[in-house]
Amino acid sequence: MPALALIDMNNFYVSCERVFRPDLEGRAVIVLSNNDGCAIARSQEAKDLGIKMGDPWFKIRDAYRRAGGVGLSSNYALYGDMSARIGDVLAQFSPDIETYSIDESFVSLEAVPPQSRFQLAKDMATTVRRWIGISCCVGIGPTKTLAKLANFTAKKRLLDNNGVADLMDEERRARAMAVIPVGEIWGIGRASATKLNALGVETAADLLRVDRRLVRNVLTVVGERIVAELAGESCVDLDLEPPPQKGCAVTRSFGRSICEWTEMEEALAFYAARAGEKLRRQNRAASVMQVFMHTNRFNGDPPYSNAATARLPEATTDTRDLIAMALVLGRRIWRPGYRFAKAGVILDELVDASAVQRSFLVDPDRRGKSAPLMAVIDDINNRMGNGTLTLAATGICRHWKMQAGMRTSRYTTRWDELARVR
DNA sequence: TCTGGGGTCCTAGGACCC
DNA sequence: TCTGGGGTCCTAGGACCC
Repeated sequence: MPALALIDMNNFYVSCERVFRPDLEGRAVIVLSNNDGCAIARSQEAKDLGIKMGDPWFKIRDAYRRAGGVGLSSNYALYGDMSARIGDVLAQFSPDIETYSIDESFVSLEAVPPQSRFQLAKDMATTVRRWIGISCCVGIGPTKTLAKLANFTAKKRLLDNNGVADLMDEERRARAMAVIPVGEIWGIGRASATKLNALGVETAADLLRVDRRLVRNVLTVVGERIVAELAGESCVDLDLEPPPQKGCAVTRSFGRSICEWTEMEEALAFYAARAGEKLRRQNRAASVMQVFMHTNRFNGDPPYSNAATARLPEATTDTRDLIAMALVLGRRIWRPGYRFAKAGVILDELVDASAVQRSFLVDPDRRGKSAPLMAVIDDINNRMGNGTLTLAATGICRHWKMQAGMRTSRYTTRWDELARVR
């Protein structure tokens, strides 16, 4: 029987911050989304104060601070780098790893003798804790869904475990599933949980007992697959090699609303340029672009929301093409008189950049010069820092940019922001 | 004043074809 | 009196994940 471990960092973003800010240990700490919008990571102390995932910062700020809580802007440079380091540690334990998200990895334990799996999982957790400074939980199960469930079991200490839970054994599995709400199962979100509850299905164990055809009726094949996985039948393979991305988006709320086309133009150009950088990093070219913009949905501003999509003459990675198209599409949906809160550039139908289907409409001479030019720009920005060389269309002042006033230093990726020892 | 961003997958329904 | 059937492709929207 196959065996998988799921390693999941505890309160990952907060834990990253605490590695470099030990003064935050023992205190309520939350990390905020872009623009300091809402809480996206919470320390245990913050959870105990009643802070919920997604709570808007401006609503909780005052009371939270009075209670001694700390709010931090998100520092993705730091979290991304810590995540890569954790990946290096895990790679020492097994070659068969799927990096599932910034703070979670699946590790195949198939080659590990059953009696050694638990100890190996413990060793992984202690090593990550000791070398990186971040604690984590490990769940072991025969399928991905059960490994996730085991991880939940470990996090909530539902069985007699401490940070590691092994659910390979069917009897232990049944005991855990009897107390785990359906909504905690991987792939069962709010909508599905509500439907299941209406059918009297409250726990994972309940779901396992439901007739599969009924599950398929209510939750489509997605639900059917989840039940199979819960029963120990593997339906979701380990992805050792991340599959190439199909789309790529740069979307962002503005630091303050945009009312002028000149500013929207700048923002769209900036987003398109960022999208281009992402594409080139993955050696992909985009065939289709969508641009959208909308007003604030919450504050009573007159609502307007629109999107425009077009196919590029030829799949491209060239920032100039992307900006030009973004502005054409943006112009099409721009309406004066509204206060825009957010916009985005979405690229679709990504293809391998070295195998682009060519078009007669594109000047071959320009095409030949595009890749070297972009490579030079990227290289300069990599060496001298992001934003060293930009296209003028992306703006200079960027008054619309997001707020991140409470961001900690990029300790591990910027020489000028290294931690200081006094 | 202030409510995130970036992905994936699935389905239903319309348009179109023969 | 009588108004087909079966297939594909595309898109928008929903649901979910972290």
